[in-house]
Amino acid sequence: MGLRVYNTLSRQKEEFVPLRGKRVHMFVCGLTPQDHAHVGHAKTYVAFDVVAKYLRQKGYRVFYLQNVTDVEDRIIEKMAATGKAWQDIVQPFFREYEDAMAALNVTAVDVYAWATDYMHEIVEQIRGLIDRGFAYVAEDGSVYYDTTKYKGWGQLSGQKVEKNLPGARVAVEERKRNPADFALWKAQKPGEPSWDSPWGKGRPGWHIEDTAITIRHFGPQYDIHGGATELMFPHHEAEIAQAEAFTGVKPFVKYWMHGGMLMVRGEEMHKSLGNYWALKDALAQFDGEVLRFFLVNAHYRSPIDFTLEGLEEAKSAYARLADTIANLEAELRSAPEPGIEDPSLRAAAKRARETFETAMDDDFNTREALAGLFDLANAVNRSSGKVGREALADAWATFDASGAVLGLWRRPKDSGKGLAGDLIDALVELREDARKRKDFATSDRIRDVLAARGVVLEDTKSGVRWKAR
RNA sequence: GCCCGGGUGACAGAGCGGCUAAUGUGACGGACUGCAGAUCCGUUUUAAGGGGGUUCGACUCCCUCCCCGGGCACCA
Repeated sequence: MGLRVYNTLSRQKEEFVPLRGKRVHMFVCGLTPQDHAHVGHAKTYVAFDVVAKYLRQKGYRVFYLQNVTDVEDRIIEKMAATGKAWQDIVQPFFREYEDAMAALNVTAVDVYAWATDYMHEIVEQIRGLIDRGFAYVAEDGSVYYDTTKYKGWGQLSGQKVEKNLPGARVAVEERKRNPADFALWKAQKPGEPSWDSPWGKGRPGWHIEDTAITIRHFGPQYDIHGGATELMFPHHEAEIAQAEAFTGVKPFVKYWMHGGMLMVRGEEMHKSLGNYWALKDALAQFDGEVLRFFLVNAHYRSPIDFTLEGLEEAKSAYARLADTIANLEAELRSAPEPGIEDPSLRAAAKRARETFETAMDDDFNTREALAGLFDLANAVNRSSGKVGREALADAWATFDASGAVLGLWRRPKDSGKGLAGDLIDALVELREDARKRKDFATSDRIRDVLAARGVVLEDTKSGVRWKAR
């Protein structure tokens, strides 16, 4: 059984067959660094990070490209409000985003493509669309795509132009011939950043940068386009219209993948609703691995409700796996070389590997994959102290391989080395002495003192174990 | 109005036309422990929004109604 991917274009799971053998070209709609990155961004980028990592583990050579929108209405609004240059607004937010992605172990992106580095391609595409009769120039020098000229409009989202309510959320611009038309080029208004074009000074519309970027890197066709569902219409629809009209090659993208929205207490997250979670604030409260686990513990197409209770639950669940693996590593170091073979642990590891692959092959079902790993954790804990090295190593390798894809339990645990580790060890020794004397007042006090500093002691049959945090 | 998703235990959330309907969290009880934690065992747990239909058999497929969420033209 091979990999199957849910394709929004066909509304069903399809066998994954890339256009060029083992080579996979993958593009995901990226950030507009006009404000602090939020937890919704984390959901999308973690999801596609897992997709890229799983494809690579399966032997595909993935080129993962993401755009960065550095010219856009909201950036221009901030320029007016703060008097800053657009670069000075965009750069700090992007650096903050990079830090957050590092904390979340989002590492699969090969190239971040900045829109303003693609002005030549953008202008050429717009020129081509005008030449082919798909776009028109308005009096003020703006250029619009004429959606009535493109017969595939609505194929991705199932929308029918006639039945939509134009202006339901955003006012329709008066220069358009049809309400459905969208801007390819926006004529400069006073004070706005601008670039030269055959139609006068201006800047690109929202949708054109993505096709400019992907056509330069990938050519007229590529394998996977990802993004959150909210971008399906009109943004992705517009990309298809632009690219297929410009290149004449169909389909522009073979597999369209859309991730579910992140909700906050059952509602869409919005600054105006007062439920906005900046990623840096979430990461100040929760470890990056816990947040990543929280996101990966749901299917990427499902919406997730972001709540403190949900995060706390994820923290407990993640600790179960992370602790099991840490204990497994400790046991592996002390386990007898020949050891006792345990067929049941071997079988459990094999089952977890099979479940992992079957689940991930089924449209990247990380939730199901994790269920298999919880089963393995249970088997590991049950066999604790009774199994030899080989079976333990087998279980460990299973966690290691799946963790590489999910991006979890990758962080090296505190090695216990260094001054702090030595001091903790010394305190643990003192406590053991006190316990031997049955001086539990002292031993409990040492435990409390360490606990107050985030060091948890656990008495086990094989001695005292401690862990930070 | 139109286009998409979704409704499963106390909560979160999977799979499957038939098997004890996963997994996690919580709560409670037991084992272990000086106590605690971690872990294990057990209980909560004979959980599928309403109504029709197809089928030998429906949580799963179809229709319909209700409810929730997203999109409808510059939102990851």
